[in-house]
Amino acid sequence: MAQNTQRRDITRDRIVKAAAGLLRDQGPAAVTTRRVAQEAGLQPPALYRLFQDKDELLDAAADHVFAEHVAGKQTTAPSDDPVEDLRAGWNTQIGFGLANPYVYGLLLDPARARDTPAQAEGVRILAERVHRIAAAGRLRVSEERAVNLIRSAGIGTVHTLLTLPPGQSDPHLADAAFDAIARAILVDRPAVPTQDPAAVVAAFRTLLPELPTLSTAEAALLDEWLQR
Amino acid sequence: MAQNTQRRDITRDRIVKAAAGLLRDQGPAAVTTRRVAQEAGLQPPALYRLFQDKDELLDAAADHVFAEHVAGKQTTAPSDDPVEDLRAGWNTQIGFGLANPYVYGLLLDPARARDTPAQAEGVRILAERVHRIAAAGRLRVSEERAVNLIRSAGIGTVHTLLTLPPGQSDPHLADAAFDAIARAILVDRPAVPTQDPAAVVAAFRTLLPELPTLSTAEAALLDEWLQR
DNA sequence: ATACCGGTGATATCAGCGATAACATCGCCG
DNA sequence: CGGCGATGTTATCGCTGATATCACCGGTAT
Repeated sequence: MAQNTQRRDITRDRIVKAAAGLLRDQGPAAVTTRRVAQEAGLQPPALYRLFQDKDELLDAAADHVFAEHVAGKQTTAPSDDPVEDLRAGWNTQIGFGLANPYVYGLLLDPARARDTPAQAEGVRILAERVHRIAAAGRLRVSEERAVNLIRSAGIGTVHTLLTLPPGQSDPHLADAAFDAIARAILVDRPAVPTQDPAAVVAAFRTLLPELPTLSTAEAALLDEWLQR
Repeated sequence: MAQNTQRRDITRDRIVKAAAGLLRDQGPAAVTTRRVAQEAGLQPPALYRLFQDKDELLDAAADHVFAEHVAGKQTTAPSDDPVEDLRAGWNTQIGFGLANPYVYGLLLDPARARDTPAQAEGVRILAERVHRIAAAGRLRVSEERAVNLIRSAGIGTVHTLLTLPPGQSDPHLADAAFDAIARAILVDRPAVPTQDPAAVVAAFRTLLPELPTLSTAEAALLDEWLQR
């Protein structure tokens, strides 16, 4: 009996890995019952002994890819600065999304809103990090809202970076988004210096076209400089 | 010839409306070539005379639904407070996402990242609103970054609200997200006065030597310009 | 007026998909 | 050893998107 479940789990794992490989490399459309079965070395109907339907298989595959990523996050020990830990987690999360667009696309689909184990684990890790910040007395909003804001911002940022990367993508958008969220959920102490040079530059750049003393060519060149 | 194109557009519109209705009410899975053709009163292969493939039809359907929403946004005249206009646009956008989860799910898919006309128009409206804020001297970051941040936050917020609405959803999450973004992209007050461009130029010029992104030669040239 | 012809639509059909039923086989447990 | 549930295979279904081929209709040129 114990050997039965073991065998069952082994073939199930083989199937999931085959499906995960197809999903990661070629997208969800490539994950067909026939191809997965071929890569796993059995006939298509056998999949239905282990999974209710193809959606369950696809969820398991996406969860498998995501789980490997989540496992890597746990290893990094918490530092003495909980906010820096949060930022580190943010960056790895953004990196995962950009590196695995297909998997992220699956997790993005609202119709496919199952909370798989790895996803729940990821949320748990995030909640724990937020809790440590709250324990340090540096949280301005409820932990629940902070978690929701961070998740929303992360998903939206990854989506934006994945969507418009022909070249006009903002390489520091992820940092800017994190700073925005941090400013919103943290108490002001270590925030940004109030005298923000960026604000002055932005204001200057806005009124640039209206300056009478500059030719349009000069203004255009200047605008290009300031875009940096 | 003109009548030909007219006729073509009429049947195309009929097909798109049928597909949009199915998409809005029953989701993308219900949008099959056979059902759309039946509702539009023709045979499935006829669709391929007007659309390259089913993806193009689905895009047109989603765009049709989204276009109706965008059309409603344009009618509202701009008020005297550009930030309030931005907030109003934010709220309608969130509302659309929550009211049309299927369409939003399609627009969410990174693999389906075509920028349809209605979507481009929506971005244009947002960019215009951001520009008015910038013109009022209340923007702290570049207009491009502000637009990207707002779009990211909106998408992420809608996704979060759509994903975890069993009852633990935060009804004020959308407001909190907007406040976070507003705090991040707006100056605390209309700090830099619009009335006095000279003051802005002066402030900018003072700050010029410390800008890291400009070479000393560029800064010198710029300084010379600004001396006028 | 008539013959033509590009564009619109219908018919028939294809390959691939997810899924199920019915049959074969393997391996444990009594 | 005999039985029986679990595992896997074969055959097949209905549905999907898509294409080739033919019929027709209306404007154009002769």
